[in-house]
Amino acid sequence: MTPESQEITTKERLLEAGLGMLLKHGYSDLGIQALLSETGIPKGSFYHHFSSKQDFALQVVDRYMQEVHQGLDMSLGNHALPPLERVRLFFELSREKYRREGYLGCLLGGLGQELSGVSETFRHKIEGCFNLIAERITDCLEEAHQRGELAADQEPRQLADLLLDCWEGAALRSRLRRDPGPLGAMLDFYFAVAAR
Amino acid sequence: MTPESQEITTKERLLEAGLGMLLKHGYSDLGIQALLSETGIPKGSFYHHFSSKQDFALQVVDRYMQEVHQGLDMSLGNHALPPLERVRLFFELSREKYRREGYLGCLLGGLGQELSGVSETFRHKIEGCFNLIAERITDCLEEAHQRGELAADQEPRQLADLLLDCWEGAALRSRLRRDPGPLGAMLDFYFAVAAR
DNA sequence: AGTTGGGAATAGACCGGTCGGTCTAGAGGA
DNA sequence: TCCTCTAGACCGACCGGTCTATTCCCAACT
Repeated sequence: MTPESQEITTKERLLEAGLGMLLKHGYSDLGIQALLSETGIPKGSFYHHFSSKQDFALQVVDRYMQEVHQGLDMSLGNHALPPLERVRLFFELSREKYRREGYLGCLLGGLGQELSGVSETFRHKIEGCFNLIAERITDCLEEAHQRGELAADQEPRQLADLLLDCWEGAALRSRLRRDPGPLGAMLDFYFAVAAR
Repeated sequence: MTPESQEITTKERLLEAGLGMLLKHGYSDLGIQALLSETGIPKGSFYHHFSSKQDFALQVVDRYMQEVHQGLDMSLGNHALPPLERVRLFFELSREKYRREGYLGCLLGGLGQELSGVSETFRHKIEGCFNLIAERITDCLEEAHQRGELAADQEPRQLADLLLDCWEGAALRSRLRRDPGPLGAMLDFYFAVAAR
């Protein structure tokens, strides 16, 4: 396989399909066999590339985080916008992504809820992901604070965590209702308060 | 079994144990066998009282909702307090309950995330539960609005949904971190804004 | 250039264990 | 007697994971 080849590798196809299936089914309800039937990939290939179902799911989370970081780069990195609007843009992008996927919510929230009672590995993994996202948002809120564009008197880090937590809650409700309403309502409320 | 008997019935014991185990393990990871081992109840009894695992879980949710309604009665029904404080009291009670259970979050949020992609039955069931809770909170916010104690200009129903959604998000984060921080931060933020 | 050696990847039959659920038998009380 | 409930052996299906065989591709060697 030459590096410049456009061919999609077996491993990538598995991660790609796994992303969608984990988002819909969650971890326990996703069978390896179902994944293989959907992709037409034999079991030998799966266990060649991944040591176990858990290893696979953890790598799917990594892949999901790549997408998240791309979204963060696109929004928070847009220095033409004031910092608070950059933060909001990130969540607007996420909402648009949820729409494309049929309002199934956020993979981190889904796996976090399902597995954090049962697997310390996943609990720490997911919490680590949330931490990374919150850190990047914090940086942006920090900038807003320095420019005097932040109304609230709380620490940027706490405001970032709060925003992320509430977003996940709205994403759950959006998943239950299969509509974007809760996401928009949450964003409107938060930014109306946060903006000076 | 006489009605006035204080004896705990087999069915009640199953529902009670199921509540705790579903909260920790979720639906798919909870095995009937594990439930029976924990309670010492034979399988025949289980399937005498419940037609299936799904039927069982749905009844566990009903039982959970009984507790929620008790909490709502205790807090929202306390007319010595102004309505907004009654609403806050409900969530303070919930936070205390979560603490007792080891910060495993909310059963509705957990099952909602896990199953709403896979089972329309559960999706509608859980969304129905959230609706009921939101309605009761709405009534209380309505009263606050009429007394001019509500700062926000939004509809009480939307404020109630927002509060509930954000709470569920904070509960997920609390489950991941095994601490109450996110719950308190979310309440402080919301009520600082909502109160006039 | 042609041959070949060997690791990477594919292929799927197969495995023990566990799953939710059924069935028959018996215990207990009214 | 009769019905509710307990009791647990048993069932087929499916689970995640293993194993061996085969194919593929490219590098190394003559």
